[in-house]
Amino acid sequence: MSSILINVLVVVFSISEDKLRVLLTPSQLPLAEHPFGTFSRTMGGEKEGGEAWSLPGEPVRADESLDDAASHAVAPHVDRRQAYLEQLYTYGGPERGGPGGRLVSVAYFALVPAHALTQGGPPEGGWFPLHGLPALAEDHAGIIAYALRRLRYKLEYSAAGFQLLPEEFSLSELQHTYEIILGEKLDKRNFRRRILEAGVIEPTSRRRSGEGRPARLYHYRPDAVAEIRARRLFP
Amino acid sequence: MSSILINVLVVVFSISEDKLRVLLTPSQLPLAEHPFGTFSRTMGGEKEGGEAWSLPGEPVRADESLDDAASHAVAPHVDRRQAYLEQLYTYGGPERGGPGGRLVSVAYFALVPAHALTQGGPPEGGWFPLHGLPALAEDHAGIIAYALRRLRYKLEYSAAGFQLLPEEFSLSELQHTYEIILGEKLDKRNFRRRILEAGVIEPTSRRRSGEGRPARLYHYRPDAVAEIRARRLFP
DNA sequence: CCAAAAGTGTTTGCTCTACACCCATGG
DNA sequence: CCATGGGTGTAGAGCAAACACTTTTGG
Repeated sequence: MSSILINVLVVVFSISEDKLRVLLTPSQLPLAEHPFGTFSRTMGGEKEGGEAWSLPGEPVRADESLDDAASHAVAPHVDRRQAYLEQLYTYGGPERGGPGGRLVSVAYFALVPAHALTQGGPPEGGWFPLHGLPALAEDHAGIIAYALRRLRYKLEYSAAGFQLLPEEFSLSELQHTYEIILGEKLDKRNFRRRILEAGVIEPTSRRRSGEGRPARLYHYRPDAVAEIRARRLFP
Repeated sequence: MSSILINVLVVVFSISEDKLRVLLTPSQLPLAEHPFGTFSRTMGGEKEGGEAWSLPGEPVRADESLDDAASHAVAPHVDRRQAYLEQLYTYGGPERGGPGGRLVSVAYFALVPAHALTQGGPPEGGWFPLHGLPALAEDHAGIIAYALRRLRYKLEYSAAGFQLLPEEFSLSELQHTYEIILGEKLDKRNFRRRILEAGVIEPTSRRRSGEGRPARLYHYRPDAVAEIRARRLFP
């Protein structure tokens, strides 16, 4: 009976140049570090036999929690403020992994504000726009698609978008973030009313000057209740 | 570096005697079967040093998927029709497990109709009402609480309740199921209108006679879209 | 014919949506 | 004073909630 290996994979979202992007690493790199050797080899899916890209990941060490492992997997790419992390799904089909053993991957998604990225991006790997991903290893394309669905869904009933912005932000910036992720224009007045009624952000006394009238800055209320109640099918 | 073991745990819900119930097994039993020996020993939480109960679970074998492992874990307790299974969350704190090694548990929840249970319940273990659970091993109480939250939430935006009923059922029976799980009375006319508008169940030509006027029977439409759209925070 | 459960519409209030103009600052 | 983005309210439509009586069968 061969053993089963566990790693975490993280779909790290960030916004730059008005595009929602995902962090990818070349398939070989993070795997070489693994104590069991290369266990997540590319298995078809790439267009021309070339290099496939992978989601950043990390084997789970015996003394760390899954959440910690996910944090560590993104740590090299994120600066001061901690990324928002949420467990997504665990992929464990018997076909996953390679000769080194079967692999179960606990997938997370992360939201990191652009300013918190290490300058110029990670040493290896890069930020790819969601529409324009390279060939991906194994089932990673499906994992990204699922993460995007969850992210969009999350935005519809919560105010999670601010996790992609600096600590203080204007409502226009927040709306812009939502529009990029949801891929549609939103009404300014309705957006403002609803996001404020949700009560998860509150105004600061600061304003930001730039072009035009200065914008009031807002920040997250850590004491807020996180989620707006979804439409109930029954009363 | 010690290895990490993986199992699945399943929160199996069923309704009997007008109560929502969860299947539990005595802590020792299923663990003895594990190739690595007892790795999920009771760790505090039980009231009087007595036996703690556990969620049914099963180690993940090298050749089966996580979903299959979850199916197998409930298979001894369920009859013909397959239980509805959904992956819930993966618990992987470093404190989990025991001397045999660290344990990562992929939790599922299952809905099984009362008629599909093996008569008289499983040979060992039992169906406990949610309000009246015995002392539970490890973090299992928290897992059950989370499963219940997910189940209630699911009912609010889907018609998942029929998974706890026989293949054909009346709308009154379905409403009764919802009331038991949500813990509140529902309006009969609104319930019927909404559940039918959702389009996931449809009438059959059969009726069931009993006390009073016979009820039209309904069944699930397997081709239906599964989920009603949640209230969008933004247009 | 009586008891028991099934079945059926309408009105009211609220929430969502669409929509256009004035404000404050920097250059 | 002009260009730029920030900020604000309301009317109409669609959806959800509350509510009571008639119908069908078995005993």
